[in-house]
Amino acid sequence: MSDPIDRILDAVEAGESIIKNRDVLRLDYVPDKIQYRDSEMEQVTQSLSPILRQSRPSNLLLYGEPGTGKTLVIKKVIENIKQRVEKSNFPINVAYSNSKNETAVYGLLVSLGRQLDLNEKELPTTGLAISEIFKRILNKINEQKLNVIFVIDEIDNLAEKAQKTGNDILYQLTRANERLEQGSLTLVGISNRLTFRDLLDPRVISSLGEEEIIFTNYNVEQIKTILRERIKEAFVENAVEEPALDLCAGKAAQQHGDARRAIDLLLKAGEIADRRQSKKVTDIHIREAFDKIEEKLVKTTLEKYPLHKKLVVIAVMRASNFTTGEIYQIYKNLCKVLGRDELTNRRITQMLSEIELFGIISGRIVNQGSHGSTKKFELKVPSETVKMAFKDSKEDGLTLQDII
DNA sequence: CCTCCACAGGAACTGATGGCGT
DNA sequence: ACGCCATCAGTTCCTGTGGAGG
Repeated sequence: MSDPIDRILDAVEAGESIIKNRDVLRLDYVPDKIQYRDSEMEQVTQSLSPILRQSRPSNLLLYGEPGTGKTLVIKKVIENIKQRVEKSNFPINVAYSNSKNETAVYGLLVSLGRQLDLNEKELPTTGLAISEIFKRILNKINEQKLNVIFVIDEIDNLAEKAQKTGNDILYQLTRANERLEQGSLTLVGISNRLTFRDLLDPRVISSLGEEEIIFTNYNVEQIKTILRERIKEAFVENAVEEPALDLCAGKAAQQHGDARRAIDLLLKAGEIADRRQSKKVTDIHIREAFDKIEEKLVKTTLEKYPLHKKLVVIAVMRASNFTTGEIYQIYKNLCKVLGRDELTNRRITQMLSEIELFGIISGRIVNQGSHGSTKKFELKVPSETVKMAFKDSKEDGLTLQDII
């Protein structure tokens, strides 16, 4: 057994951890009071409260950038409502789903349905028409007289997918109540983008946007307050130094005031401090944690890429600041070396922009006059990270070891 | 001023996959 | 057994674009 592991185990055993309550720093933790969101809490409660009288609440649309407490507020309000309702014993069902976690409209509906206790048989993960899935969900609501709240996070994502496939699922959802004889369905949409309305059918906007609530970004001071609150619960006293707090809040403010990230960063930094057997979390730990999170994210993303996408990354790594055409040539060579069929230019262009979107490479459009206009790409992460990620990758028996 | 290059990137299509209902 | 329906990676075809060189 290696030394550091021993040390960690010893430290934990001796109760030396400076983190006394880890759960408080988890992403799904709902605090008793959500800082700076009193009026939002009130508005959401107001919109959803009709359900207490067993009538249908307004559909709801929440806007705000990531980490502004949208999900927390919804969860909290629903928690409150559920507590009220418990005694009166009529059922409220809440199903939460994040559009980004589902690759397609189908999956999202199934995930919502599952939370209404529809099992594998009643709601198979594939094979049915979307309208059929929808019908089954409505039947369930109708038969059991459920009062259902669907919370759809990142609903802009869903709207995009639906639009691409010409599906009117959002319209169906907002109008579902007209098809229900008993029970009710309320839709709560959460979107990160204000511009999301443009994607929607006007009929959907009118019913989904019955109530709209906008969550403003937190500023550095507010994030600090939020962090302090959590620190009080999560850490032993005086465990987090002031400069560390400043840096943590600062990093989050760079991400448009994303409190969620700040909290996660704090947790990781705390773990690092623990591992170092430090009694305090310092700004050095924060910085280290920040780099770790970034690197891990990049690495897992790269590992999950399919073979050809990996090859494209390798091509960019080999040819920094080269044009699309040149990268394509290198990519084709790589394919030849590995004995694989190459994909078309168009597909590679597509992949390049997908990889760029994630920030692993960056491209800028350059005009070379009579030599045309193209895009030049460069790697934005250390090439070591890429090599580490691809070192052990196996694509049906093929290793990338030799070409990196 | 016009041309023309080397792509960017949208849109529509294809073919494989996979599991359903009948 | 068969058709249906949705998804997904990839292809085909396309129009658009900015400026160096004529």
